[in-house]
Amino acid sequence: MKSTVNAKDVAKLAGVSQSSVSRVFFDGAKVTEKTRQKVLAAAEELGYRPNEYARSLITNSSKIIGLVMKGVQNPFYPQVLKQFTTSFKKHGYSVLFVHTNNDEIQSEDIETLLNYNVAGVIITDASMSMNVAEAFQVNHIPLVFFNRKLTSSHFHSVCCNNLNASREIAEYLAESGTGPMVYISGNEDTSTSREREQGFAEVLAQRGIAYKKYSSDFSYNGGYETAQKILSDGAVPSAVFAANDIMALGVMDAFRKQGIKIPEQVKVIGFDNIEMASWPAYELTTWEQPIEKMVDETVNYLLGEISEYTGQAQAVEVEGSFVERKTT
Amino acid sequence: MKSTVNAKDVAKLAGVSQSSVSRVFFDGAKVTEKTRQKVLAAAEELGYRPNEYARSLITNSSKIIGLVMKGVQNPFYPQVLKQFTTSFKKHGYSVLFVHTNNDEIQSEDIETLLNYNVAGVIITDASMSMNVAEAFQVNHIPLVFFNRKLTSSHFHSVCCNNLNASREIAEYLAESGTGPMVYISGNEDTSTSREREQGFAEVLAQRGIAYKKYSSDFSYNGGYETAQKILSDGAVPSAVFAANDIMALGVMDAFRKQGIKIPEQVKVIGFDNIEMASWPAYELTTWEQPIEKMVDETVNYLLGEISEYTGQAQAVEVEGSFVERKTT
DNA sequence: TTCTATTTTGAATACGTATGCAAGAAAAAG
DNA sequence: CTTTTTCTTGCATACGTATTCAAAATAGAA
Repeated sequence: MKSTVNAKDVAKLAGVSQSSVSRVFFDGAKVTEKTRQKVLAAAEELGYRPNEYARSLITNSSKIIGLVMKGVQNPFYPQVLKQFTTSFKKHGYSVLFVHTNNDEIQSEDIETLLNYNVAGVIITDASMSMNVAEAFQVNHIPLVFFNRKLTSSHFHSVCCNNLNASREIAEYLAESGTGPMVYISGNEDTSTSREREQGFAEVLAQRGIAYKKYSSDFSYNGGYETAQKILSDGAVPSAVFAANDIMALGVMDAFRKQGIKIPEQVKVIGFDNIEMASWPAYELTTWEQPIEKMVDETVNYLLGEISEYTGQAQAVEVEGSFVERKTT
Repeated sequence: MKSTVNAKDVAKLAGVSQSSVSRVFFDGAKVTEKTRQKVLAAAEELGYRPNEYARSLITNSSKIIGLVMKGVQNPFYPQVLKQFTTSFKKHGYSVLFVHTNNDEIQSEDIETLLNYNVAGVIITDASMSMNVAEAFQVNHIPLVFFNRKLTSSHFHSVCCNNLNASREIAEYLAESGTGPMVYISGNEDTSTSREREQGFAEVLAQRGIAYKKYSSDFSYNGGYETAQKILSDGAVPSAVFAANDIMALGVMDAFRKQGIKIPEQVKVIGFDNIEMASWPAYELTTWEQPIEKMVDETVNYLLGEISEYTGQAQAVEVEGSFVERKTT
């Protein structure tokens, strides 16, 4: 016995046609103020609410944004999720949350998004094969890679300016020491990981400073274990730049466990500026990703493409900022 | 130009009726193996996918679960979110994520859930006024409070057995010391906070041990500031029991900043067993909430009520377990 | 007031699917 | 082979809304 009060019921009570009821609840349709009042009164009395499914069926569009996410362990992403949902809510859109375990999005998940004919898709963290991404293009569903880029850049992406960021980080480190350094990458196939290394490497090469690269996985444990490996490999580096904060925290804990002083013996820098980076236990120097700006950029692009599909794609880069704390 | 291949197209290609196509894709309908193959082949060729909105419209039901969440800052909840989405995915349901800022859920958010005629609703963290909750009952939409209880228990809830847990914690602490202790509550109006205090207080009273209660807000900063207040109030307590882990971490950092040794001078215990509790920087003794069991319990209840609505509500309690680390 | 231009309304239809019903096909029984 | 029973299929309809088109109402001009 679901409450099944529909537009026709309201129409009858208000003494108008179903069409008029529809027009009252559809933004951008013309109705006299008088009928609007009558309809709203009747709707209120009956507790009427337009059926979203009937709407989507007839308009062949939806008010749902698909948000695909992998790394909920990394506090950066819940933050992103929160921003997106609140921002989209303001614009009348709801968020269908899709969690994927694998790096590459499952076709099963894509099916879901297509079944619901989502108005737009955001992919954070995870990656996606070309032909799958094309399925969205074919259906004119706008798609944004958030904090990731696909190698072939036929797709829209919104990232922090990783190159600039890692250059600045390298220059900052180079000023206070020239000993060999370490870069800890996340999963190697991610654009963020590559770009952050690239800028870092560039500057260090210019300055004639050596660095060694360790491969990890963007997780706390990954950082922790990598730090252990660094130590067992030989001398303590002058600085460690981890591709994200949560790895940096792992690195710090591992170093400290061995009695190594930060920043006296080794400087540590992360990336993201997650909340925990500011905790007294860590006070991590890092690079702040401007989540709000990135989210705004993404939302605006999606809303634009939703209202009029152009298919134009661009790699948007937002500037972040250096946050100096006590690990450097 | 959305790909608008529908059941009729498939039917034509397969040489059957639209009804047969529908039957093939509708679980529980009878079709000959021969026609099933014909239909599947045609569907594959055309890239057919049933329109979820048309389905929901005709069946007056949906495959969407509404998940309402407030505290994405607390790592416990992203974990919960992940478990729910993966579990529901297995059962063919998708998750509509709703983020609410206020403690009490906005009627605006409820509207969203009702508009999408969600199959079920899960409310974590946040609270909800009675008459709003009743809106779901009226519409026969099953509702679960996860890790929360409403005072009037006409509603289903799934929690960890907070009373037993806090009793055990109190007994554990009582065995190794009888000095005055501290309980740090989260937001006072939450059932979790109250229950955890209740069990704790009960046992300490039996043993004749005093404790003082501080009121906080389930956040890291809240824990940090409360610890500062504790210190400025006088002597260091023999133990601090924080109503969740993230506050406990804040407490630890604040104590350490003042040079207070944990556990030598003061023991600290949290609740939840979030990932960070096991990090070497903290090694927090805590109580593990069995997320998986709690999620399973919730999912099973919801699926049951979805297939056949009974409206029966119950306060389900799942047993957790003590996790001893190095802060006690 | 009368005629024209404009705006608002209602009737009818379409969206893509599930399902009751009757007819047809197949299987089982005789 | 005929009759009865069971299964499968197709036809037609309904779900609740947006939208086209013509009719009606209103506003504006003369």
